[in-house]
Amino acid sequence: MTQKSFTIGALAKKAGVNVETIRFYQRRGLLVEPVKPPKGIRQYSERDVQRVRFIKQGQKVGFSLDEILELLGLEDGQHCREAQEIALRKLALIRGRIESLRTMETALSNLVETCANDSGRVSCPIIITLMGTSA
Amino acid sequence: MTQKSFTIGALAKKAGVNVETIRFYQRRGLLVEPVKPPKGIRQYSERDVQRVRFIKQGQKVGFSLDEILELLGLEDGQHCREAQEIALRKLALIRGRIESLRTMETALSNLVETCANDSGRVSCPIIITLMGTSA
DNA sequence: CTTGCCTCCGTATATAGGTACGGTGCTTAT
DNA sequence: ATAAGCACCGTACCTATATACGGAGGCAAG
Ligand SMILES: [Zn+2]
Ligand SMILES: [Zn+2]
Ligand SMILES: [Zn+2]
Ligand SMILES: [Zn+2]
Repeated sequence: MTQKSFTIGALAKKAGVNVETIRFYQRRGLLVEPVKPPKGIRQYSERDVQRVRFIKQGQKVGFSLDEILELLGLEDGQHCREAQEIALRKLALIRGRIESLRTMETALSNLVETCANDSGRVSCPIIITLMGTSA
Repeated sequence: MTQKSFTIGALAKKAGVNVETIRFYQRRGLLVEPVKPPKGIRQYSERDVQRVRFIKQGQKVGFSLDEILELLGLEDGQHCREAQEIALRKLALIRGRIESLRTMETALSNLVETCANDSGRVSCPIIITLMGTSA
């Protein structure tokens, strides 16, 4: 088998992250720090590259590092139910965030619209609205 | 005029925030720290309550404290164009966030769906997908 | 007169996800 | 042989928005 091994710098480059990020992931338990041979340098493998990619992929779909840590525990792929649970939990959270952002969007675009339409006013409605005592 | 003045604790209570939050806003320049009379206690007024409410209102529609600081500079309500600019900038940002969350939502719900439908598989597609080298 | 609440002040801690720095020491290229 | 460039290590710093802590001092009620 191609047991290619390389240094932390090469791992970082292959995975497209900063060296410090690798070390940070190790501290967070997302990556295992390879044993350091006496008087030597730690060696990394393609497994590690894959693992970093897993982490980055996970972040892209909205998982936090803690959640990714959970998912990494299911790495053998034999725990469909658990993986699905985590994903569904996250999906709910993301949908919640979208909801709340949409509320903001509506409120804000109403403000902008009022401001734009009411050009005969004395004071800017955006400011006035924010000033309003209605909590 | 009703020049009611009160202490920081009362201000915090009226505005519905923590005392520490008031002090934090002062450090951030969002609230002016009243002059402390020698041997006395700082006094706050309804203006301060209103200002804290302004801040909280602003946060609700998605402004950051820095942006709220900008808006507070327009407090006289005579700078419609500037206020609108800030609001539109923010609106764009919020819409961007919604977009990116929606991308996540799609990706994640595809993962969940694949996982749920493909019940004859050996390994969980969620894990497999995250494992995939496709960055 | 003591207890307890309040202000005031500086500083530390928290989350999330890293990035940066300073110093030591090895290995490789010139 | 020396200098560049990594590896290693611990620690500090960053954004954003607060919250918490510790201690000094004042004022009012019991
Ligand atoms: Zn299982
Ligand atoms: Zn306006
Ligand atoms: Zn103006
Ligand atoms: Zn599955």
